[in-house]
Amino acid sequence: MSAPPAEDLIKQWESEQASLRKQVLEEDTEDWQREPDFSGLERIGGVDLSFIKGDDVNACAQLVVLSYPDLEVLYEDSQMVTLTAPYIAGFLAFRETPFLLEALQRLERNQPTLLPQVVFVDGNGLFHYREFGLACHLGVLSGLPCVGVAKNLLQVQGVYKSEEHQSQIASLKKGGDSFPLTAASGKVLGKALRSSDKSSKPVYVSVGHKISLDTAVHLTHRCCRYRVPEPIRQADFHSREYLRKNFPAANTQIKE
DNA sequence: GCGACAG
DNA sequence: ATCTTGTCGC
Repeated sequence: MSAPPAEDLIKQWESEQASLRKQVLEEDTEDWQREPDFSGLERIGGVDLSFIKGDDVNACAQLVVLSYPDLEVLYEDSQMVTLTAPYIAGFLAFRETPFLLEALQRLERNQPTLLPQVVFVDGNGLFHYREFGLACHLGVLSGLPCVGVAKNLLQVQGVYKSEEHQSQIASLKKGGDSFPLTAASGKVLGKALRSSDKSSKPVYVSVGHKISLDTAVHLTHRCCRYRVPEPIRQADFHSREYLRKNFPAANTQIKE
């Protein structure tokens, strides 16, 4: 019946990414980004989507805003949404961005003074097949500075999970240590960061929008109490909590 | 055909 | 993303 991942749709998405890609700002554009201890930075956002096990259509879209540097939750918004686009590596933004944008718009409408000055996104920014991952997409469409943080390495543009890569990871000795993720072209697309002394597995940081890579990496480190930066960790926690509370038995399968 | 595949 | 408890270690 219906054709698989429509080749036409993919082409359309690629062209849309190429177009929006031109609007990404890869440098620091905010005053606080240049201050010693990010003086002037007070609010950081975190977004995420959580799903119920056997359901990849209904999800909880989450936005949280934390204070900086204390990282206390100032705002929290959970909203059930119905996804339309499928998950296809390289096109995650077409599946999630609409709902994350809506959450930011709800906040702007209801409590504009709480709008975050930078948003942490669960996924990549420029570290992407076409240098336009979810963090760039949300950044350009929202106009807000965004940082992409992926928990797993996307093998892209010549960056592989090679033994060389593994040894580089082994060379990260303490929280804050990092090494560049360099494309075949020579451009540094992101950095692998050991986010805390305790976690040996790094996170992959890349520019989303309106922030430089070095600032993004430094800020990410400042936001880590554990491996995953607090804004994303809290967004993940609250969205899962929402699903637990509103869809209890959705977890207990009944076998005959 | 085989491996890759952010969330 | 989600399936899943205990367990070894600091």
